[in-house]
Amino acid sequence: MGTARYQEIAAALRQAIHLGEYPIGARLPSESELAARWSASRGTVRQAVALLATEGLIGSRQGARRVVLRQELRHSFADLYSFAQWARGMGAESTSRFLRRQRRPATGEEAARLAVPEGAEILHAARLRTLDGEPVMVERTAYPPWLAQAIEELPEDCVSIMDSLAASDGVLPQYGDHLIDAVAAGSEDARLLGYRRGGPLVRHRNLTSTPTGRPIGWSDDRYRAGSVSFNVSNAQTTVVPLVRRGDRSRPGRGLPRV
Amino acid sequence: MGTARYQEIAAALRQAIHLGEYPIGARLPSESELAARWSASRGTVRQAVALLATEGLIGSRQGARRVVLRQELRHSFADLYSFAQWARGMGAESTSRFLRRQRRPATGEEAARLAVPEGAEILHAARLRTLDGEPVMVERTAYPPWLAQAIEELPEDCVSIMDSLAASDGVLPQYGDHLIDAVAAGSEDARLLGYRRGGPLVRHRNLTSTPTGRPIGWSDDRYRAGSVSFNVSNAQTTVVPLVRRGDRSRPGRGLPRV
DNA sequence: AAGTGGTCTAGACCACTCG
DNA sequence: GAGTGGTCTAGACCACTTC
Repeated sequence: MGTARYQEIAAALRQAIHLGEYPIGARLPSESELAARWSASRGTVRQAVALLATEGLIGSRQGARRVVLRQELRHSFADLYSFAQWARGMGAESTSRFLRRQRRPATGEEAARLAVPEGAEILHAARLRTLDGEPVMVERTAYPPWLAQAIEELPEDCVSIMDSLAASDGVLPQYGDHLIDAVAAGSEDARLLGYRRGGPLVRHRNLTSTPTGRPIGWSDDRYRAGSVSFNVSNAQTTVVPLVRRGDRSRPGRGLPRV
Repeated sequence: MGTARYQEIAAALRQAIHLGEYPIGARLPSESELAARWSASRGTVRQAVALLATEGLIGSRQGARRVVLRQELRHSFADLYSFAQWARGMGAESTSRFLRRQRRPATGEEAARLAVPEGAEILHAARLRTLDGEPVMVERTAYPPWLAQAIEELPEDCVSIMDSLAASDGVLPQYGDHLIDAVAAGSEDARLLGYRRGGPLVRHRNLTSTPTGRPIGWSDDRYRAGSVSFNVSNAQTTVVPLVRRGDRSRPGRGLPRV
């Protein structure tokens, strides 16, 4: 399977920005120039630059050339699926150990997140995870009934549950929904992480789903403060004008039911 | 500035999903069916559904119809530009008070973020912000020299600096780059927030830029734990700009690579 | 085998920026 | 006024899912 044309163009632009060929604040070539240079249509070029825009590397406004906003590359968001992959990406050694695996009725929140009836028997697992020998994260995950047995059969030191599920069960994580905040370390957190009780932890709650939208797991990951940070870029698509102007309605178009 | 066709379609689909017409797990109509229903081309329909995909509402795989992943609407990340706007969106009353406004040389990090020479005179401001009368956030911001005077002239209880800059100086925030983690409350944080010293705070560091990519401010916002959480969705095929980074260099040296 | 989304083309008109 | 991005159309072929 070959790489799509727009992805090639995006990769080349990304690289050029990263190497400083287009420094921060510089303007990119116009769409038509890129199209000519790559022998591609304007639509394909637009797919490429849209990719860079969602990565926060470039910004655009109607009528002006695109500008470079950042020049550093960022790891793919796919790393968020897996602590183990993230560790590998940093070149660190990671380990993992199950602390508990218990079947019990789903709480209201777990049932809602996993799309199972309230009280259905889910599998609750807790793991301690280390980076280069240091304990940095406690993970507590609720798995839906259809995955319980597969999780129970994993070895105690399984490094990547997601990789194992993908390899042996064909379960692929494709979608993620993330909630990030801070909490005080509880007594178990503190004991496991060798941390001060009541001290700050980064909490990352995450619902992972398959390509068909079926929930795989709802987890609560807690990191020692300082060991991790989350990064998000955004652009305001519609710039609020200083002087509002009247809308021009578009006559003659119905509003079909969707 | 009329609404684009694809945005109308996206809004209708969003609404239908929110109202449960397409529950979680349901499959959307095909692109060709939507195109026929809306008398639009397939390309326009694809723009609409791409919008919903980046919002995390729907997912897609080649060969299969799109599926609904979530049904709750979510505030846009544009709210991240402004504490005041975020408060309004929640229906809460917010106030703000300047604690300090001082000109001083930029530190290395401030200079790098604001794209000014190291040691250039920036304006450093601290504010305490409340929600429905409760102090919930301490904000410390570095503003570039070209904005220093405008900030100094603002009243002490100015609720939204971003709104003021937009109205009186034509400075519009369009791009944001956000770093989210947790820290322990320092003595000033604790005193201002009426909080336990050393207790967990959500830290939101944020670089805001104009449409031309010019930095407006680099701020460090600290919230009481429990008062705020950050929410992001992603799909593996679509690159979304959220990245988890490790901070592997413990002792204080150098700038964080971004 | 039919249906569907992913990719790509080659046009078109408009709104906006910039010199 | 020329250049540029935003939006839209009407085709096309392919890879993949579904039945």
